[in-house]
Amino acid sequence: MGRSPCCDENGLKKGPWTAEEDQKLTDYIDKHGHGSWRALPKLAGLNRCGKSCRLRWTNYLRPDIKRGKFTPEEEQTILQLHSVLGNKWSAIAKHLPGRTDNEIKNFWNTHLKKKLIQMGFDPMTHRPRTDFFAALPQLIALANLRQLVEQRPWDEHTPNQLQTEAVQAAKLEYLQCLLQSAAAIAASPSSSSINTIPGDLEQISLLSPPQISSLSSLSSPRILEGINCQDLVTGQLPDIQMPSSSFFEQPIINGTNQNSDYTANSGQGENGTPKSLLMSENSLPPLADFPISNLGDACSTSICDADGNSTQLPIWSDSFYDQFMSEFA
DNA sequence: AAGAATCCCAACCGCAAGTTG
DNA sequence: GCAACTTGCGGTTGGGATTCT
Repeated sequence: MGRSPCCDENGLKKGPWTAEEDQKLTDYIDKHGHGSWRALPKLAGLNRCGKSCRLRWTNYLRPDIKRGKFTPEEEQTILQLHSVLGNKWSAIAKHLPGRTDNEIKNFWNTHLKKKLIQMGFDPMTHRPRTDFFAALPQLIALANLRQLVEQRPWDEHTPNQLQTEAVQAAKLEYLQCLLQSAAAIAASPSSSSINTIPGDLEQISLLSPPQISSLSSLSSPRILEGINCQDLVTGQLPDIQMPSSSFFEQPIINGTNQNSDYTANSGQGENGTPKSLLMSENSLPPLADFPISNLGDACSTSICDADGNSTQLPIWSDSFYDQFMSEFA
C-alpha cells in the first residue's frame, strides 16, 4: 500500500486557509457533497490537495462543529474516556458531539495532561505517579519549607550553620521516608512502579556522598523530634486552604475496578452532558484501583501497599507553591 | 515599552487500514 | 491475490497570541 502523493505535489498551496478558500470549499460541499476528496480541489477551484481540504472541512468548516471552551462536563467526559480508550481521539470525539478529534487532542495536550501531571497522576495510566524520585526536588523544597516554618520565631538567634544543618536533616529524613516507601512498593507483587526505580535512583546521585551515606544510618534527628515520618510524607504543613475547583468534581472511577463494569459518560444526560456508555470490563484495560474524586481540592494522593494500607503522597501545584512562598516573601 | 518566554491550536506529516478494479 | 488509490488517525510543528520579566 503505497503512500498517496499529497501536498508535496508541485504548486499546491499549504498553510493557513484564507476566507476565500473557506468559502469555495464550503460552497462546493454544500452543493455537491465532498465526494472524492482527491478530486474535490480541482472541482471546487482550490489549489490545495484533497487531504488539506478534508482536514479543513472536518476540523473547522463543518457546520455542526461546536466552538468555544470545553465545559467542565466535557472535560470530565474526556478524562473518563481517555482513562479507558487512551489516545483514541476519534473514538473519544464520537462521544462529544460537535467536537473534533483534533480539538480534543489539543485540549488534552495543552490542558488536561498538564493538570493530571501537576496533580501527581500519570496521564497515560491515570494512576498516581509512584516514581516519586522524579518528584525529589519538590519534596526537598517541601522539607526546606517546613524548616522555615519551624525556625522562623527564633531564627534571629540561630547561627546560620544550625539552620543549614536543620535543612539538611529534614532533607535526609524525607529521603529516608521515601526509601522506606519505595521498598514497600517494590516488595508489593502488584506494584507497577518497580521498573521505574532503577532509573530514578540515578537522581539520588545528585546528592553529595555524605548525604547518601547518611540515608542508611540516619535516625530521627533532634530537629525533627515529635514529627513522625508519616506526617512528613502526608505533607501536613500549616493548614492551607486550597482553592476549590470544579475540576474532577465527579469521581473518574467509582470505587475499585474489581468486580465491576466500568460506566463512562457518553450519550446525552442532563444539561447535554454525555452519559451512560457501558463497557465490559473484559474489553477494557485495568483501571485505577483508587478513588480519585475531588482531586481538584486535594493536595495529596495515595499509594497502596500489598496489604491495602495507603500512604499519602504530597502533590503540590505550582500555584500552591507560589501562594505559600509568598507568605514568606 | 520592548524583548523573551510560554501557550495554544490550526495544519501538516506519515503510517496503516479500508476500498476498488 | 495484488497493487493502486482513498480515507482515517495520531503525533508533531510553526507561528500567532498572550503573558512575563
